[in-house]
Amino acid sequence: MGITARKAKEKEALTRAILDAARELFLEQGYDRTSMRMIAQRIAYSPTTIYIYFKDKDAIFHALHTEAFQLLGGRMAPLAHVADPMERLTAMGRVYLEFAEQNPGLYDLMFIMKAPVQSLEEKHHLWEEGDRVFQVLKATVEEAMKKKLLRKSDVEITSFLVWSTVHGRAALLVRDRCFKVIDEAKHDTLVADSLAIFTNWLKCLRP
Amino acid sequence: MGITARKAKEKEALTRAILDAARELFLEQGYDRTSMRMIAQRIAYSPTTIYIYFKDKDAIFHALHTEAFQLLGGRMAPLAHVADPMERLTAMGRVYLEFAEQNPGLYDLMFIMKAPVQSLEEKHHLWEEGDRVFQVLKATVEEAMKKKLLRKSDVEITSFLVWSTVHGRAALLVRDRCFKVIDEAKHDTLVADSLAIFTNWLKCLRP
DNA sequence: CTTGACACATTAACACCGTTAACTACATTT
DNA sequence: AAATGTAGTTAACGGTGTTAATGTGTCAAG
Repeated sequence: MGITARKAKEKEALTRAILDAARELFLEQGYDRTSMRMIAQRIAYSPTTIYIYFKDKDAIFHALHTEAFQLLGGRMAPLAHVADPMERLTAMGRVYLEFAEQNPGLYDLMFIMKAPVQSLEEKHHLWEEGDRVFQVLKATVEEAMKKKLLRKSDVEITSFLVWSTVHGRAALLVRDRCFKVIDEAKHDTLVADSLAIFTNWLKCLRP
Repeated sequence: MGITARKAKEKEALTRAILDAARELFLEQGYDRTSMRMIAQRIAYSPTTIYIYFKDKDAIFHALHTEAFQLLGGRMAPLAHVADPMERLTAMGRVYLEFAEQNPGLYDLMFIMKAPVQSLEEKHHLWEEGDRVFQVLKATVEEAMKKKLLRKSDVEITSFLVWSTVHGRAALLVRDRCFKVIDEAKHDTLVADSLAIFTNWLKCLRP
């Protein structure tokens, strides 16, 4: 048993090493500009070895995608204890924006990066993870509406608009492309104001 | 003179053909998944011919990028005649969201797609185009603040937040990745509500 | 009219990419 | 000891962006 256990551990370790190397490269260079050979070189294995552990490059992407969503989910979980749904919404916005700021590469990978998704099952699976987070948001919005803390409206659409508001901030901050538009020194102010305006906006949606 | 003129015309025509073919392919398949050989095949020329007209694949991307910004700029221009700055802001939001909805591929190319930008000059030039649109937004916000129609605050940051709000909607709508989260039938409602909530949000920013 | 120069387009090639097939070494089981 | 299975390798295929070398035809000068 000891030997097979050790082997299993080694296998798992290599899987981890591949994922870590791939994540670093994806976040540095982007999905398309990282090659399997680069990943292989970083872990000092032959490129084809990776195919023993992952079906293809896409499978690596999806594994990282899943891990990233679990990380975000973990940050969101404690907020379930916040009793007031409006406070909870605010807190979710804060956690979301903080996550994007602290993990810009991961945020990019989760919500912006385009990876080729061929099979419909994979596609469905990809939504599932984001969907779980979205369900929590929807539930909170619904609760707030029921308690008359939020103007009554279509729950799904309202939730989507809440999400899109924070996503707008996050997406522009995460990509350099758009950051040169404002002074770099204002970065901290911007992040703070972002959240302040978000919470203020939520208040505007009250009945 | 007539001959050289004809030649110049032919040269320009081929440049156009390359750009058109490239745009179609970029929007269909994305930047990385379109090859120079594909573009060449579509215009029935040898792949290397393209290099006579454009330095490399990146140069094509930037040319399209510029054209797209000119298109958006053209849609924005008429709004200069709207006297009330708040009304103008609302109109700009509407035009922006409409542009994104009508030209999702172009929007992607302009604000989301990641193309490798190596030289710093190219990078700077890339900002410049977006910057020009952003300057107009900033001027409008500033005017609104001066006329006490908008709460006094940092102009740049406020402008950025206005932009990020509409970008959030646009970015999520443009990419399928996030659209499965709400019912497809609600699409039209969503677009309408998007704009409504945006204008409503602007009102919240009044003094 | 011929010759040289020039512009445009092409073919051939290089180094890289994702991925597969075939193969080697080694451990385990029979 | 032979057979089976596992983990990793090398070699190869068809594709990529890009460059160098090579036509090919059109013009100006001798």
